[in-house]
Amino acid sequence: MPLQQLRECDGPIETQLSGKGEWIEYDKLQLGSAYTDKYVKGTISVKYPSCKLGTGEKVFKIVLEESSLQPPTSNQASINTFIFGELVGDCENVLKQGDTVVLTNFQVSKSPSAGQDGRHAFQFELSDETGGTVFVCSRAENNLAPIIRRQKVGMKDYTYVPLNRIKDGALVNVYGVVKFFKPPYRSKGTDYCTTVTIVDPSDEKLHCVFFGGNADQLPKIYKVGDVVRFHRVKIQAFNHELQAISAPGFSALTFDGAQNAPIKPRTASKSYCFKSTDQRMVEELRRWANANTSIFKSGIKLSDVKPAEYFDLTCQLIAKAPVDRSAMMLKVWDGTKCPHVLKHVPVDSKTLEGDLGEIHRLRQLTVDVLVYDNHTNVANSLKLGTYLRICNIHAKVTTASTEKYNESVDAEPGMEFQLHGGTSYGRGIMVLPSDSSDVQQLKQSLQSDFPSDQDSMEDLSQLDILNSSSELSVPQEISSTCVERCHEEPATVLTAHQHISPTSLKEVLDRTAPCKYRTRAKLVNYEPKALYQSVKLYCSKCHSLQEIPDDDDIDTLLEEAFSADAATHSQPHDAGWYETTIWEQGDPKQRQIIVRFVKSSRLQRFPERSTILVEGVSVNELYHLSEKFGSVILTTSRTDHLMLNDLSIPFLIQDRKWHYGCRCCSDPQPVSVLQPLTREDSWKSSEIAKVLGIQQLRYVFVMKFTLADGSGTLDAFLWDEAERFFGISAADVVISEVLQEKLTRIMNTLCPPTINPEDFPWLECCLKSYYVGEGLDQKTCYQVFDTTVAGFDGI
DNA sequence: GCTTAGGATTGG
Repeated sequence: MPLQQLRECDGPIETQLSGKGEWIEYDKLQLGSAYTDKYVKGTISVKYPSCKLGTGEKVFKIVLEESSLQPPTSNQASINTFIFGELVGDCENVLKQGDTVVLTNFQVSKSPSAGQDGRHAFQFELSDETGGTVFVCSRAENNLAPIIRRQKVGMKDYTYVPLNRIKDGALVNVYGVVKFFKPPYRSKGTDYCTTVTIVDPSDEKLHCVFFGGNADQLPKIYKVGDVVRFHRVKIQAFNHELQAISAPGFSALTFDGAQNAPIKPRTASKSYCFKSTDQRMVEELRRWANANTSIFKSGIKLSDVKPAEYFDLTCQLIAKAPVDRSAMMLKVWDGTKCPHVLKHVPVDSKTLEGDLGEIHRLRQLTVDVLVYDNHTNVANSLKLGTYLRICNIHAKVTTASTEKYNESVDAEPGMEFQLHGGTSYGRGIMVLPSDSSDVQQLKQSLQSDFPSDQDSMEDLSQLDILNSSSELSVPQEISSTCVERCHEEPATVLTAHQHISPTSLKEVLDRTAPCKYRTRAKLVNYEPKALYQSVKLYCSKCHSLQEIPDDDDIDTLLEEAFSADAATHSQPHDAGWYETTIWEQGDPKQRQIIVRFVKSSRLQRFPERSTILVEGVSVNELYHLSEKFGSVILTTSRTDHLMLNDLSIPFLIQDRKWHYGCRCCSDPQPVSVLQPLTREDSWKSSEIAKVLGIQQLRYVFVMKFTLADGSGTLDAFLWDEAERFFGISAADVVISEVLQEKLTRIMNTLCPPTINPEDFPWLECCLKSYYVGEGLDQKTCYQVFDTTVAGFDGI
């Protein structure tokens, strides 16, 4: 109970604290004493923003004045108080200036800042690890005697009944480990329903039936072994057994059952109470369940499915189609290959939902799951690309004699995946959020089959070395399938090598790298689909590639930087080469923006072209400032020198372009090194970066094209010549909606969002092949070069 | 308006 709120209705503080020990005044404190049987009181006079220590632990500082109930008895009436760890989260939101607090189980140490701040020679330190507790009552309102006002309801203590002590008719709170569950499904009444069986170390189990107006209100259980906490379940007898049903006010928390997973509750409740005792309970249940192997089912991948078994599959949805009135086909994959002969489910291509390029590309790895009856409704509402857990799939053996779908009789018995109707055995389809641990694992498995952009970059960084020596190949005979369709106007054209005859993709695939070819193919798929993800930041020194930081992330980093600054910085002052101004920013938190105007002869004539150094700004303010001022450099004064921030934040915004530095290859210098530049007329970003010791990151396009020409399919990267290919600068497209639209139009032309391959235009492309990796891991990659889109000039 | 489901031996 690390943070507790005292209530008006419960009487005076002193009475409420009986049993917490004896009150001790600030001037009676001694170093080295154990304060487990004493409490101190105080009114919060100053509250600082919380910040993180180097260890990642949070710390929160407040200053306490000896409570107004007792007049100060010495000049040491003001004392610094530091709250550490988990307790910070609770306290920083609830505690306010003026609140009266009582601390128990605190530690007393020497205050290193007593000489400067004139406060008490000692300070309080509290952590819930050592049992530190903060009792809070809010500010007295115009009363000499403090009124202890109730601030927030729901801070009461919950008791949890072990499952072997549950009695018929009781309304209880319970903890348990999931032994069996049905994914929430629509009941025949008005509600969604789920049934859950939980067990606990008392070796008893409890069957639970829960109803909720929507599936979200039901416990977010993803698998057997999850730890759950249920509040307000009613116990009743059914079939000579006790069962729990959801009572009014029912709420559930669910935790991943893995012992090393973060203890992060999944819940629909907007507010819930979770204390260190809860933390310990979850840890204990995890330990117990993990030692008790009978609780866990091991996850099964497609590669280890055995004929005739029933299993739960964690997968991604690639395509779907209705089969008949009672069945739907879901095409899914989990990154592994099922070794059995699978019956192909024929569907009408008109009603098939899915990207044909993707379906084709993944054809070796996807499986068709037939879902029946009640599951077709759920299947219908699923979005493509969603991560799913399909529970209790039947790997049904189809014998050789089954001449289904008029297929020729196959000597080898095959398999068909079916999800039978009903909810028996927990049958059902669950959508898993992409941040769940199982989806994180799944994504890794999916990516290992198809390299992520990060992997591609490792490939790409070797490009120049690998293929510089190869000459264009001798033209190969082009496949007839291609020749027949080559009369249309291509959507891309070559910028050189037009005299070379095209090679079929099959030929390209068959020949050894490195080599260069002219090809004619269709773009059946490309990645990333979200075009803003196709621009990345590239370091030409270490060849690393990274995403452009998100505005929200930058905002958080700026806020953290500001909090850290606020705790330490001294009064800003002018320097010879800049003038300092402080802007007070009111909402939502009191904040100071420090702006340093760099002096130059141009300052007076062109304020909009001048350079400013800023600190304490938000992302929004940065956008505004960068529209007014030519160059905005982000600084921090946490140390004695004015420095740049962490390089996850742009170091410079110039002409609306955000410039980033490489965290590995930069050696940031104090900002004062810019002083000599004030003599120069204009400040180029490259010059600023060089002087500041920053290895600048370059905006680049990185895309993967899946090309097909009827003879074969291959993936080719488009990157270092991508700007020429599109006729668009990667740095400009980030800040220009017009260019973003142009890029979208180009991609929609090259790879139309339709499923009819006849509508796809032909692309004339130069391709280079090259090797990546070593030994057995060596593979061939392809890159587009000397090619540009046709007919998009001036759009 | 106050039910619904109540783990379960499992087709197409």
